Amino acid sequence: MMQESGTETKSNGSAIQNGSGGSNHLLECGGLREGRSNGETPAVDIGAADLAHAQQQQQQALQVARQLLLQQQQQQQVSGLKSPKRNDKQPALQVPVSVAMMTPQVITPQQMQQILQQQVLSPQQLQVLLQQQQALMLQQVIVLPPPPACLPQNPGQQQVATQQLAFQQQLLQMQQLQQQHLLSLQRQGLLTIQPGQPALPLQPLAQGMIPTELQQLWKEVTSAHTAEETTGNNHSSLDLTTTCVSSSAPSKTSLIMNPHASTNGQLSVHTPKRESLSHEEHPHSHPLYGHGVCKWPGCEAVCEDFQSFLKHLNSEHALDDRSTAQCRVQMQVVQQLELQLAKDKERLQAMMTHLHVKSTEPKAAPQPLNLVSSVTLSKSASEASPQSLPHTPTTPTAPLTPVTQGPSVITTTSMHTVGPIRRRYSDKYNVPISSADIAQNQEFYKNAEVRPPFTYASLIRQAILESPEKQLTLNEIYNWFTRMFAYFRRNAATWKGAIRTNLSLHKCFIRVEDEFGSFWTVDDEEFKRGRHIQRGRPRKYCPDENFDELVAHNPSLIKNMQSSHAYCTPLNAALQASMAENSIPLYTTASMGNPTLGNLASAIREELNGAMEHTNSNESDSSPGRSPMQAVHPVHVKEEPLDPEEAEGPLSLVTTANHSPDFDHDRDYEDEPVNEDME
DNA sequence: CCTCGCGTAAACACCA
DNA sequence: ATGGTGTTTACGCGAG
Repeated sequence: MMQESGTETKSNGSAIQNGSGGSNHLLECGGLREGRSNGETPAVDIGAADLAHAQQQQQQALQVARQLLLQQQQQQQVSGLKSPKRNDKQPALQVPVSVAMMTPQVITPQQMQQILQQQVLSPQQLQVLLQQQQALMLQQVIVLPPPPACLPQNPGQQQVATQQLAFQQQLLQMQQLQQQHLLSLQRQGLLTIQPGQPALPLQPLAQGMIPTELQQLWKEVTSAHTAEETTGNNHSSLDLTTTCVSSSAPSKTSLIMNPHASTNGQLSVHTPKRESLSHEEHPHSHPLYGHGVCKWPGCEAVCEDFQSFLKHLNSEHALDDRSTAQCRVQMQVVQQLELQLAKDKERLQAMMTHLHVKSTEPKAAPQPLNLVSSVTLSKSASEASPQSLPHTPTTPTAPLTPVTQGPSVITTTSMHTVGPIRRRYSDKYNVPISSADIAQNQEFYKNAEVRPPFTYASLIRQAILESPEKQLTLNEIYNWFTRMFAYFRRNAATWKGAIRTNLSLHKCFIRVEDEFGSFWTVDDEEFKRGRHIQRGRPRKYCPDENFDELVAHNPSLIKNMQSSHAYCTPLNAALQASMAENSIPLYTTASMGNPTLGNLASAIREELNGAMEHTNSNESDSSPGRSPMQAVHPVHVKEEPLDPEEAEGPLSLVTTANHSPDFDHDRDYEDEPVNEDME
């Protein structure tokens, strides 16, 4: 019964979380490869499994390497350095756009070799490059069809084994080369690591660095020249490889890192993408120039204007040993920051995971929608419609992640305590919750008995808008509530009554009747206004009084049609806007989805005509068959005093203006020009 | 302190 | 008579 409706097929529930937008691209790009290497080699030879495992690690190393190189390129670029043969335009990459955005630049083998030949590589760089090469070879091996290892007589196995042997030999060579390099560096006193230490030596090296140490390091590195030559085993597939594997978090985080997160201008982390954009859009902005000061690490030279800055940049920070060394240091600094960020991200993730596991229903484990910190979550990633979700501090809309008595969800946007504490949107206007809001928390609220931090009106609206035809009966609204929120599976009388109250009270909810009964639609524009139905004079409810007499003396209690044109038009527009807002392409217009709604305008016009004939009619609109159109589509629109902006046109004659004086006390009627108060 | 929005409860009417 | 639906009001609470 509760699960009857099949309209809930939101797919963005968990796809968004964790910023795993790249996972799809991983499928597109490297998924084939990985699927073959991982998924379809069950219990095969250990070598292949190890390769696959090693591949993951190498991919990470690859990423670090790429970032290092990107940083260097970037620094070179902004420093006026020019790689001898560096292409201004990167070769066209056949990668998904989003991936390309995450990895705006890809190091070509030529570039790699150039960088290597520049002899300014740090041991870390060399190491990661070597690892990159290794990873490349791993990729090549893994790309090969997985050998059915359990078959001893497989003719292809021998070939694969030979290749693996050759590969391992190459690996060995590279490791030796790497170690030689590290040893040479050690001899120069630039590196203090154990020869066999596999991890990047950067971390212990760069940890706790202070500016003075950096300065010292600059001095040291400028005198350190190591003539390392790579074997030059370039591979044409490098571009693709490096691009395809780059979808993990560190890259993303580093790319989105706040450029202003610098300490006294010494550190500046820029995403290549952003930078290129800023360069294109703001020709006079420069990452190394700000507030009239050169931001080259350790420089801080005052430059009057941008031109002088450029001169200064070209003269003082030209391509020389000092500059390149400073680039190196800068890279190390950046990498250290990235490591730190990765650590903190990991810690954050663990914290959130831990807190989330405590949800009432472990199976649900609804990932905290926006758990991905605002730092890492790209706003562009399938963000909700902008109009529906102004993520302003004043409107704690979104995840509105409730933290309650039991289960809890945390977002970076807000950490609220909902539970008994009510949360609401802006008092000024309703901020509609987008489908993404609920959808992202859908699993959570479905299983956790947490009161959703949305108002009833918002939820009702959402329910209606989610429905295929943008209309729901009351019972369907009930069902939506119970289906979507575990919280509303209890105390039905309470919240059902609240729903009914809200439906009646809010202007935005329009009851429409047809021959089969009545259903509710929503006027989204009206919803955003957040107004309530304005009743007649404030009436003290006295059960002892004769209600009928009250009705007789309070015509506002009597529903009638009004403001048809002014009302139905925005209604349809609002419905369409709502649908566009909710990205529901299946139902382009309300009239298409719902013939009744499509006829709403004409029906109301007819109704208006009828009403004009009975200007003073005080009969209830519930009386059927007042007009032929009404008989077909008896549309009941809640009465509302005309607002000035809505009262344009001849429709105002529906309401006659003579209301009782005590309306003046009601703020809602200050601007209301008319309100019918007959007899 | 006041106002306002919201949730809740309740009374009541209407209808099937 | 009963239950569902719809309307209206009162009141408390929290936020601004």
